Amino acid sequence: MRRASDTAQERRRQIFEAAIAVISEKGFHKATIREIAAAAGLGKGTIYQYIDKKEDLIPLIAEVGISLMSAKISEAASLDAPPEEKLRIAIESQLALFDEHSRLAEVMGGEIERIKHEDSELLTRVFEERYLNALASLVSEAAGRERFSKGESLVIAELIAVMCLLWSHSVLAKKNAGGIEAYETLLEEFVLRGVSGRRKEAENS
Amino acid sequence: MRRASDTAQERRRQIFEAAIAVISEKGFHKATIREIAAAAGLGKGTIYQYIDKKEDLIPLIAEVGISLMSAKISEAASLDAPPEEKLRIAIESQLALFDEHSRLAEVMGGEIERIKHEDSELLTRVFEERYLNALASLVSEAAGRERFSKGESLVIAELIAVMCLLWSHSVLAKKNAGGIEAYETLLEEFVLRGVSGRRKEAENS
Amino acid sequence: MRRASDTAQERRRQIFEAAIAVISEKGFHKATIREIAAAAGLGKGTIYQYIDKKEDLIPLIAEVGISLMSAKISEAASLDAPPEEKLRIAIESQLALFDEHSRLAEVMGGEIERIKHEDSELLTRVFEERYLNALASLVSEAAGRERFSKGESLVIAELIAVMCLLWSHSVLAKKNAGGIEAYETLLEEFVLRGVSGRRKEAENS
Amino acid sequence: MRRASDTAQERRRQIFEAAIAVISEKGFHKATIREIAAAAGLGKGTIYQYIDKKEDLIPLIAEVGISLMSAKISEAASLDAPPEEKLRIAIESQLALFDEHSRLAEVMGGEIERIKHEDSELLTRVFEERYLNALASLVSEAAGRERFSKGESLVIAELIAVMCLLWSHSVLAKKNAGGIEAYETLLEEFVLRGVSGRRKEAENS
DNA sequence: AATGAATGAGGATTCATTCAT
DNA sequence: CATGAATGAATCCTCATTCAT
Repeated sequence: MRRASDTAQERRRQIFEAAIAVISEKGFHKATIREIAAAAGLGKGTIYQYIDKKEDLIPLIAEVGISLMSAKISEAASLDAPPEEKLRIAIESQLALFDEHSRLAEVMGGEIERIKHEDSELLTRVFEERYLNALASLVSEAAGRERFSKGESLVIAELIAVMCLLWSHSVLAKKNAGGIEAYETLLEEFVLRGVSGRRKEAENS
Repeated sequence: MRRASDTAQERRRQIFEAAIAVISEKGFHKATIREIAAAAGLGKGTIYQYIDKKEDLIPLIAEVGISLMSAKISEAASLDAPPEEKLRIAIESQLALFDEHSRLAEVMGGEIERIKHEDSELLTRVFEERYLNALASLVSEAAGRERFSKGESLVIAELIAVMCLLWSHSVLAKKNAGGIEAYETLLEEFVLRGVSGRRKEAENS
Repeated sequence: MRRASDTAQERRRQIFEAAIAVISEKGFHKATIREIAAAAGLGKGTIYQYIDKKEDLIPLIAEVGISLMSAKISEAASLDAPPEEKLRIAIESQLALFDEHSRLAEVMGGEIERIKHEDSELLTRVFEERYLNALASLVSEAAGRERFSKGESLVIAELIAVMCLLWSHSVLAKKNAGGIEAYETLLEEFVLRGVSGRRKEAENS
Repeated sequence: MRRASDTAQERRRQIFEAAIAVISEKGFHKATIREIAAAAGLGKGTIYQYIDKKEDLIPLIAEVGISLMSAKISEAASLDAPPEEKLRIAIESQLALFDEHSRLAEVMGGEIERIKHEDSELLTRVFEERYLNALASLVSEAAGRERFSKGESLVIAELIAVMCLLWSHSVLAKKNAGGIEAYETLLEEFVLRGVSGRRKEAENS
């Protein structure tokens, strides 16, 4: 026998999954509530027991997305391995995540920043606090403590995220890279060199 | 007295500018034809003398966008400078372009891939042929001819494009980088190291 | 321990009170069953143990309203006083009733006639039989038996009712009269003169 | 050849007429935009070229209604006749108006005060300034200048309006009065006695 | 008896697109 | 060519009502 909260949680999960499925397919605006409801196995009106407005789906998705993404980073960070290896694993796990939940990735990289909603700023902050910060730490460690300022690490973390997300978006990346493993290798090398290589000034000396 | 074609060209330019202005502000779906027409100083119906459907604005914008972007790359490629310097300048000019036409950048990076239209595949091909190829050549040269396969160069070119576009999208990038010059420096170093740095295996030897 | 009928009666009263409270505030259509249920301290579904359709609230309210209104008239009629005084007191008590149950008044004067329901005709008949007739008798007596036909008395009774109800409806009446006592005095004089004054023909003689 | 403004005016009139027809029949909330549009011989969307929200129909109707009603009062006021006769004619013409435009009357007396909209207060003020004031003057004159204060006249004017409107609302009034002429006679006598009859105090002397 | 989750009919509103002027 | 009034398909959202617990 389930408690009510179980059922409610269950419903939220259904809606979340249906939402990313439909939205990733057609984009936020072309995805209709009716479709999302149907995809969740629910009646049109039932959705509105769990959200107030269609827009509310965005934070719902974003929160779960950020959670999944941060979890992978934290996992990598907690490994007992050299910094560069941790960063490599972090990238690997992000790509794997986006490959597995490719639809989530599309929505995260696509609509979320673009749909204005009340929680836009909150989500940006959460994204920075829960995800970027963790990834920036890995970057910082891999680079050697002194190399990047805090801000720089955060920017690089965001660059890494964007490059990982590209895999889900881009037809061309898929075509030109020739497979996710190849893409992964390329990306890891690119990032690790970019992060840990000696500074240009140093090279010139 | 203007020839008809002048006027028509004029109109197209007006519409293009109005379209990116309004679409970057509100997103493709929330931007109404009425608003775009008004922004172009035209009546609502007049737009339809130049496009058949609202969707047609996407290729219209994309073509101009790709032109502007490729032009900068070609310019950089034609310079008489060392390969790494050319690549650096290419990145610099992309960023400058996106900073100047930030609205165009938002539309290019945002809606264009997401709005399905008849010309989607055509645009993808044009993007690769006219833009990515040119940038990939610069990457290839800067890396040393043997390092990357053609596909790898193309992927890296796309990564670079995405990282340049991030500047227009991201509130966090703007906040954390501390200004476009700083972002530019960071990005250039990151890319140049990623591209031209010695391979890891080599480093270990 | 209460008997079931006590509880049922209790529930009906709760619903009645909640209904007039909410309906007078927002109008019949904007008043939702959920709100009325909440105001009655009941769950949304529970209401439907006592009514079949939202519309059924109208006769429920109307019956209670007519009862309250008629009771006051009967009270006045049973007084041992001159006819004109009885009529004056009837008016006074109607106004007092509407002032006390201003929400009931608003609903009675407002929605009840406008919402079509199965019992519309029944209610009209009940209103005439239980309320208008009693008030018409007072009018008749106050006017002198011969002056008005039965129909005329009924019409005048309805006019009186409408004038009493105006107090609850009208912002302007409240503003211009300057208080319920003043309104009462004005109304009583107006009605008594209208009812008992000599006929125009008589005046001209 | 019509000017554009002619057509727009025409459309407004069509919409106004359709709106009172449908709204008087089914009430504001049950009247759908589709029905009103159809009744106006227009497509559903066309209505929204002339109003912003369904609610806007209320002030549209109210303004026309108040105009029609005030016009009749002004007409009566401008006659060369004794004050009591002017008031009698005013009542007569109101009743005739409401009988002719019975649907307008139903809407004026029914929905207008009840539907809250942005212009509620404005309309109340306009109603007082353009209609009640004029009618109150007639009342004042008929009563003899000294009898009623300004506020009292206004209240009586409102009572008169309500009594005239009753004719359109009430099944019972129609049934019991036996025809509009009879209702008119009854109402006129009632009002004139109420207004011009000697005060009670005077009677007692 | 009481409840509230589930439902879908129903309605307001928007907006791309057409077309007569 | 330019225009904007007219249109109705499309969609979000509300809410009365049902029903399993």
